[in-house]
Amino acid sequence: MLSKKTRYAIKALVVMGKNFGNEPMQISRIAAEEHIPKKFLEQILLDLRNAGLLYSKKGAGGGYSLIKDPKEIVLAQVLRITGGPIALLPCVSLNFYQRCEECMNEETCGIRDVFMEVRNASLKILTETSIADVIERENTLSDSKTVI
Amino acid sequence: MLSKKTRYAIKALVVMGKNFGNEPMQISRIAAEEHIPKKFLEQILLDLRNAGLLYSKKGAGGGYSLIKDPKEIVLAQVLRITGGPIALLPCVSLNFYQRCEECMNEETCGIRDVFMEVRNASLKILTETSIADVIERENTLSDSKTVI
DNA sequence: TATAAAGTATATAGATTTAGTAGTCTTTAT
DNA sequence: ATAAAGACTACTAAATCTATATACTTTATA
Repeated sequence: MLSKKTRYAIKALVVMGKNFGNEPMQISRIAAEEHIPKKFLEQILLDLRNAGLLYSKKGAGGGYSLIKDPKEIVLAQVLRITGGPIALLPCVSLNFYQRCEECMNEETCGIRDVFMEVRNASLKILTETSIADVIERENTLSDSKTVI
Repeated sequence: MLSKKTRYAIKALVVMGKNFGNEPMQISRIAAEEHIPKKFLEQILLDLRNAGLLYSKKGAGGGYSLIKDPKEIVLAQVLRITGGPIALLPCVSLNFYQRCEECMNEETCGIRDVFMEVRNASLKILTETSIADVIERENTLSDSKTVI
């Protein structure tokens, strides 16, 4: 399961994605709109900023905005920044690899082999889906709900 | 990430799968072979037994064995029994569904839509892969390592 | 039939992680 | 000068996970 941190991060990026091109958004506004604890969101946005995803402006009239086009920000990257694991086993993770202590031979481990496949399948979707795609899906879903 | 509980469960089932058709195996033997804390494994095997995957025999000469053919036991089922989540979001889980508190409209949520896709991809592999398949993969990997 | 081997069941402790809060500092517009 | 806003660090509370402990039941067999 993704942590709340990761979920909040994606939510915030989607909101800022919708706002792309306009004035920066204040943390408090995002927090209120998305029902995210403000202080928690503060930390998360800081991480996203330090990872190069966000531009921030201090002082009165300041706030956050995307530094890149929403099309360029891919979910896999967000998960990695916020520490949300993509792989289901540490021995299969590309960015957070760790050997399984109990495992005798990693190279011939059948379990590992299966979960590498699972990781590849998930990763494919997550690297192909951008914040812009998420917004587009939202629009498509809303439209299909509103029957004309 | 899968919990150790889930990992140990799969490992134990694979060992018992290799032993399928023979005498039941003692917990202590499985624990020793797979480097799993015995008392912890005890609880796990009990869960697998109560879920109908294992046959157990008490008393001297007792132990555990698979109640079904290893081909019939699929990884998705094991994850579910041991509480290992397949979905990355609770609102997308088939067996452990929970509404996302911060979410305003689940039906039009683009994030949810993406992670449903991820779940479907993972689930497909995990319902198509049995304990027997894991064992077979192990053999294939071992063979390809041993160059003749 | 006593004993040891083995599973059953529940409780609990310890460690780790997650989620959230608090407080102080820095920058900037007005 | 002041207020608005982000930056940074520290801390706490709760939840979860991993593991251990203890007591009980069943069964083979000497």
